Amino acid sequence: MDKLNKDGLTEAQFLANYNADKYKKPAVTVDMLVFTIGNRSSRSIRKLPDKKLKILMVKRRNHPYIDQWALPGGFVDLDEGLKDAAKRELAEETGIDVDREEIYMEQLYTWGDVERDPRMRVISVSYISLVDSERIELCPGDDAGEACWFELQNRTVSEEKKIIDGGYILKRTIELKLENEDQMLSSLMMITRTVRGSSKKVEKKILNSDGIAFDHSFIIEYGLERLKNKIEYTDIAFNLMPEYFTLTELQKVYEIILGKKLLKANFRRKIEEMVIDTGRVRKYAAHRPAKLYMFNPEWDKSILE
Amino acid sequence: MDKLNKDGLTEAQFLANYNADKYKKPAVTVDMLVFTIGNRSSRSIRKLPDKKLKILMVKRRNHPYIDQWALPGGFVDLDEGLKDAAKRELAEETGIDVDREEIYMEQLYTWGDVERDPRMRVISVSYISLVDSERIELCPGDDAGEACWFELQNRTVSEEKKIIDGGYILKRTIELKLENEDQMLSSLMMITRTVRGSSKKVEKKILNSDGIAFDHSFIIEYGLERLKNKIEYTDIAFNLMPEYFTLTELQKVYEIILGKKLLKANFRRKIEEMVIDTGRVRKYAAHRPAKLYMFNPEWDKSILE
DNA sequence: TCAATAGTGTCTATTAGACAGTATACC
DNA sequence: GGTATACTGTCTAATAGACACTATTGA
Repeated sequence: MDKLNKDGLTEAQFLANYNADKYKKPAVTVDMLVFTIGNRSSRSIRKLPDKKLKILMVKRRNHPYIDQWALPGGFVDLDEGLKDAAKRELAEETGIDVDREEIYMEQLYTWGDVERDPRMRVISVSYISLVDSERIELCPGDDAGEACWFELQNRTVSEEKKIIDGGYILKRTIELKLENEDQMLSSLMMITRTVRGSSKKVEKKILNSDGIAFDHSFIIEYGLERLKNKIEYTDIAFNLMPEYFTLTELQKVYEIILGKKLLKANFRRKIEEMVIDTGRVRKYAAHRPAKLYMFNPEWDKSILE
Repeated sequence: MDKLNKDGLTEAQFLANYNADKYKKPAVTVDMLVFTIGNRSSRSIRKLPDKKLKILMVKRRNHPYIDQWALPGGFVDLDEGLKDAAKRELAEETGIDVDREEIYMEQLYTWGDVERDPRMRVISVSYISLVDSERIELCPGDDAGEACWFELQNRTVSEEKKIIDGGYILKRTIELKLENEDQMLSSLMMITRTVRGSSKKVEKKILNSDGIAFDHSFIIEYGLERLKNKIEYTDIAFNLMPEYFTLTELQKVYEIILGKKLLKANFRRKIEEMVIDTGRVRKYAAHRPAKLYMFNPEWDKSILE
């Protein structure tokens, strides 16, 4: 175990002499996508409240993108793990404590385009979190000016498919809208997918960004896509729910994320094994009370992260 | 558009004065998992060649982990994208040119444990590539000593599930084996999954590593898992195939990655729409010739990366 | 009574799994 | 003919989608 390298050094000697600053390094940040399902004010006493998918954004107080809105996040310290950094930044900027609240968190993607930050080269590792907004109180710290929930919507504005030799080019324009009582942010993105034979290329471009800092609209869009995918075959949706919930409430959450209506009977069949009947009921208003369920921790599919 | 920050600076002034070296930065590397399906020497003239899943490793020529094997990869330059860095390092260390060969490449995960590199804090962005080994010639450059394919196998050695209050703890021990003509590397890992109510935690530990550098056995294991998942619902498997192939060859690839036998009739039904009959046949030996197919570029499911 | 939601039964279409059979090369 | 692989047909089970029906509350 005392091998020498080509300079005749043992490992201990090598490490003692190692100059960590030999090369210039990029900065590393973490960004957090925090999704929740929020209530919209109810239209009638008899109807159930209207629900919306929301995302947490923080107002930038300095250049670049001053006064625009960004995902909570910041620089990674040398002595903290990536996930820990994301938790710390979230706590600093919004007051949300991932560990105390036992909040779901998953790595999303790492963004490393050379020009994504005008200050310097910045590589950003993004994470997704899902929270039950009822349980979370926002109390933005000094670090960021404000932290706010924004109602989130994305839609395909246009799509064009051109057939080329041995494949095709697909151009899709996607509009992202973030909205709350007094703000409305938006972004237009174009995703170009080139398929020729077995080779594929995806290119993304921001055509227009109104109030959303950096390349964060890409990150949000990507996170939405991931959410849409994973809700179909995992139990992540339950992280958006309170401990006890009705099946109709759960179905609403699925519908909002998937962006389409589901049939009640089929939905119930599908999630049957993921929930446990608690025996209790919730009385909303002038209609039949709904049974309250909770997540079934026995339900499981994989050991994957 | 000439907003001032709290110090009274415009964006241009702020950027001109920005000190990118205010904080210490972690180093950022990329690591490449290059998978292929390789031939094993055939046992009999009449039988089809035996196929194996292989991964590309590079021998370390310096501390730390000198003389052990690592994934191809290295430090990211300030002026190159993450994917570009991965391509460059792969080319330098193994001679494989991702762009020229139109090789499939996908971001896997970003590893950022504080202690994962004894030299300094290193964050590593990992990528998966799938190649047809017939088309690839290895010619390792100066950067790394040797680049070699290793036959890859992973198996669950033991599994233990303990029921706890409101959930369970699952401990799984996984053995990873990398083998070629003159080397045999291995690693024992333990994955502990704690589920309590709706909160889940995963912890990974390397119990024993023989010849595999850094935390690369985690990365390999994670990549294998991803491969196994994605082969079921995407077309990635075709990246492991030559342009023309028989359905039996394709099925073998699926079987190797999934680690189980498939029924021929069902397999063919499943991949029917992903392939095109070329009209040509391949004559192997003393049995019925097989039709040659190619990938159908029309087949598609999503626009996701 | 009825508006509004909660909850169930069942038919059908699609997909996945199992298995048995036929076809075709060359030794 | 025999061996080894190529390819097909069909039965069955499981899953997903559609729709119609019944149940229960308080205004």
